[in-house]
Amino acid sequence: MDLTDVAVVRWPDETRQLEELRRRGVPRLALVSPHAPPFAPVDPLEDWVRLPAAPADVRARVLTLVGRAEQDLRRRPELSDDRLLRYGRWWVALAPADARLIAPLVDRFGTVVGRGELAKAGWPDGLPSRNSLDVQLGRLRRRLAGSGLMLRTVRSRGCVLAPGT
Amino acid sequence: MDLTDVAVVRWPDETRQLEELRRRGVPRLALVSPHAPPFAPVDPLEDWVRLPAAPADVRARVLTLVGRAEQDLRRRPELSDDRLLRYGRWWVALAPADARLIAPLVDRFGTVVGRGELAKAGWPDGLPSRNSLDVQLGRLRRRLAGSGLMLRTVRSRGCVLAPGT
DNA sequence: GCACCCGGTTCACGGCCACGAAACAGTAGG
DNA sequence: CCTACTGTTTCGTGGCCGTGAACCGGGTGC
Repeated sequence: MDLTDVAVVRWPDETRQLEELRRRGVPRLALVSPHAPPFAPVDPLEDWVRLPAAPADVRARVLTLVGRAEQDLRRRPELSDDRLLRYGRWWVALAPADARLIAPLVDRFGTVVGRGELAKAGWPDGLPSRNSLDVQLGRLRRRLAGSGLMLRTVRSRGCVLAPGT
Repeated sequence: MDLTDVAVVRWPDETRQLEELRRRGVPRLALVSPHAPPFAPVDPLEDWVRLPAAPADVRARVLTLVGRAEQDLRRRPELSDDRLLRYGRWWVALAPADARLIAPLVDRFGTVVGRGELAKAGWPDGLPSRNSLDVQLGRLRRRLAGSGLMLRTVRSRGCVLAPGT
């Protein structure tokens, strides 16, 4: 699926689906029933249109959302030397180990970074224990929860930091 | 004029006014003529609605824009000479020590300020006691409760003043 | 089919230390 | 005199991070 797809839901009929989409950060357009109360978007990746609506108008709103979503996708995380990791308007303060570990992942955002390199970045003098890298990666993953960033592993290859939930 | 006003223009009739508003960064809603082609907003502070539209719908879109504009307004806090700290609509009068302490944090809003620098700002002649800085930071934190500002610590680095609850 | 291992994930524990909260006291200003 | 401000101490807590162990799914060899 294209990452810049926009979901279209009827409202208030499909409120459940809408909430799921919000949770996942998918751009979404609500088609609001003729007699329903006005809609209240929760973020700029959400829009609405009152039915009945011309197909061209719906299309225009979808395109607007696609544009915003693509701008969002072009975003890259940034790690400052005082250990602040920013991504869009989201940010965290990282622990020293997490900061060292994530540096190469931010550096090569969206591409795979090998475990060897990660180990080297996190512990220049060698790993203190067999699985300390994995444990630390798990902790880092938890830190990124809700950021719009995802740290996924590519089995026997390494890890990749990418947009996603 | 209220800083959070939203301009409403007819489109395409009032294209000139619209461009002026864009230039000035004023949040704006376009009322699009029944037979005009769909509108294409240039930024999230711009929205449109097809005429004829229910007043409630227009109102809802204006409110959405007001909300976004207010979020924008809270771009950064300001500290005046008379020790008034403002952030959006919210404000407090700070004690002298709090004002000295927060000055560098306001100055470098959203970035980390080291403990050394904070100490220097609050007590130019040196810290009176080991953890007076921590205590004063705690007091400052309490003062910021409910402001929409958050004073967070970056362990072993310093503090950062940022939006958030 | 089965046992086994490999790569990875998760949990819980413990020591260390930076930081945070509360409480109290002295002081200055109205 | 009362109140807000600020210095000082003490104690608690929570973040950080190494460590061991259980767990799990997917291969691989037998």
